[in-house]
Amino acid sequence: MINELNGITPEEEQSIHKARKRIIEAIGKNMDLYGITLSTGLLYGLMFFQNKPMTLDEMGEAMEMSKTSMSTGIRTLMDLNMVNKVWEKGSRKDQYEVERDWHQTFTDFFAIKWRKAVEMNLQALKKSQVELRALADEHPNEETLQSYISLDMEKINQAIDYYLWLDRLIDTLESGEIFNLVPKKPDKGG
Amino acid sequence: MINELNGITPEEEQSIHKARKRIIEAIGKNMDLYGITLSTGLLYGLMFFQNKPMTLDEMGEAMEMSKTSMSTGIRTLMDLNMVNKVWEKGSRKDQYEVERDWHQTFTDFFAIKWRKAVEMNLQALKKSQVELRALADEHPNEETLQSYISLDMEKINQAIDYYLWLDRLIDTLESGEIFNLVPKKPDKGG
DNA sequence: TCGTATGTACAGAAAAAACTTTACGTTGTT
DNA sequence: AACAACGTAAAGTTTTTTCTGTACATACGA
Repeated sequence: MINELNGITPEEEQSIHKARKRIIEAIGKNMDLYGITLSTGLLYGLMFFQNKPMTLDEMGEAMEMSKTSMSTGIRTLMDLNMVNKVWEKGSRKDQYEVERDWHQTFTDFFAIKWRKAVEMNLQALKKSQVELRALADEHPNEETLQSYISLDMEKINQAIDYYLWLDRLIDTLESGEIFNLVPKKPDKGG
Repeated sequence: MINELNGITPEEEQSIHKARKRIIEAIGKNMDLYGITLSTGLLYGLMFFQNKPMTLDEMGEAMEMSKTSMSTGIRTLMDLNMVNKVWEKGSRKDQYEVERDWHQTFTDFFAIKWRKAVEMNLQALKKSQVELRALADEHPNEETLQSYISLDMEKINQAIDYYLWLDRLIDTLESGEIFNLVPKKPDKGG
């Protein structure tokens, strides 16, 4: 573990370290909700408590892992806008720091991952919808076929409605409108 | 693949199968957002197009997988309220069907998984917060220690604020209040 | 009460993912 | 222009996860 805690007693350092570790492990573990592996989650936790940007070498040393792993971990985190690359003058090494605005991180996650899923699913649903509609039109008098298709179509329509709603929810998150609906600071009083 | 499509031509059956398959694969793949494996996602997709509850044996045959795998997959889906067990009279076998209300499925996911993460993280944050506060109180005159602690405390406080917000957002989802804020049916007109 | 069907725990096999080492292309410095 | 440092691609290893087969506990029916 890289140690930037100087000028305090070992016991004090140990106490701080312990307090941090508890948080790092909790956060790291729960980042699987973001599709992030435990190791990368712990890396994120490490960076969270860092007071200045880190290089890949520093991360590797602190995590006791290879620089390559740090590189891939950082890329994962960057793809989710959870860490940012910082341009430090005079250093050839890339420097990274965590995005401190977690509300933003949360909404970005939806804007990135969930949006993509919604789009993919909507596309598949609509394409199949068109195909089934065409199939139904080709055989208007085949009762059995018509009933099968209409069962599937109803399911597809329900799914599309849901994804359109989800798309609007993601709009609300991405635009920040959500913070008008659910304020960052709780409403006072009753 | 279990075939409940009778009374239509093989070509028609093939067309329906193709339309379904596209959707099943899209949905199955994107269910990793729910922490669900591709296989289990495909199982879910299969059940989605089923018009009656399925038994584990039927699933195994349709998926060409062992019944044991179906059992574990179904349990995962049940834990997320994505499928329900149905009590069919006269059959000794358990029967399952997908939850058709996907809005509910979505909000349940947050109420189950995200809520748990929020609680775990808040607990860790608060416990460390207390510890650090105590440490600071023990050594009021150690300037270096105080500055270290106050840096950590600020990060912790920000994190707590975020999780409290997220907790309220999850409240909004779990209670269904979200559907007043972001209606299921889009607002008409401009 | 016994027998049989059913779901799942458990152990092992197969597949997938994570991690490391090595090698290489790129970039910035001398 | 040559060199050195850096980040990452690629290949191989280790670890983890998923999947299967077997065994077992439970519950229902005869």
